[in-house]
Amino acid sequence: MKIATWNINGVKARIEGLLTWLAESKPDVVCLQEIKSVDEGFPTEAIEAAGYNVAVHGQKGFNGVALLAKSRIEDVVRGLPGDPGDEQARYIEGSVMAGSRSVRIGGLYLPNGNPLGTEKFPYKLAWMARLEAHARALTATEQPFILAGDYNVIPERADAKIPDAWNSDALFQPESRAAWRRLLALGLTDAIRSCDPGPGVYTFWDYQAGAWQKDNGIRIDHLLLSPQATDLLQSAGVDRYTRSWEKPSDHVPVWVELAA
DNA sequence: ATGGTGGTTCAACCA
Repeated sequence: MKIATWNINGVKARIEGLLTWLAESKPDVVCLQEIKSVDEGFPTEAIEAAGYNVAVHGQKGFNGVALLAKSRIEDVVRGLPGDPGDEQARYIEGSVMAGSRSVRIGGLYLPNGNPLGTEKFPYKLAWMARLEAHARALTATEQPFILAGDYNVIPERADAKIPDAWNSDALFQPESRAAWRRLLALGLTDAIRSCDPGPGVYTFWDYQAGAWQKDNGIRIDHLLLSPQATDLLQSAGVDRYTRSWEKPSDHVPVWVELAA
């Protein structure tokens, strides 16, 4: 069973590429971020025609997340628990069947947090604290689960081509990285890191300054697996070839393959 | 590089 995450940076601009990638990569489950669409504007019919069920948590203009799955998507929760006043559409969760077992999938678009010195950075850290609390609650269920998405966190120096260029960026602040490590300390596994520990694995290249041509990338899109999901982990990878497409997203798909 | 590019909505915001 293949589970993928992709920040597509606008579903209207990316629907053709998304359908091409679905046909080629054949994921069973996809977590999409930055759809930048309200629910009614999401291309549900085209994606259903490609063989997927759809659950959307949209927002006008910014943010927005969605789950796609070949199986039914059950018990959908929209919005990250812990702050009913948070209006930003950054989290969607649902259960899918992997063979005979149910897997809980959380798709997330973690706040960017830039620029430092504004209210955006404490919002990011507060959101990460809510994610940690929710991950702890999911762990207690002992159901296999995956938290997949654009974390907007560079975990280690090896996850950036030029790590020092990110020293003043919210994605690489000590507080952001410490919050990431607290997620790992719950017993979650960074699937890409565990399957390919070497440097040079990136998931995002800025549109600006020829970042892709220079391979000036960072690894910020992650799949964190619960202990019960890690037991099923067979492989993980990054579909970097989509970054060379015309009109690409600045992020590329990241995926794991689970047994059964 | 206090710039650079791109998406969405429609002059400004976000990344």
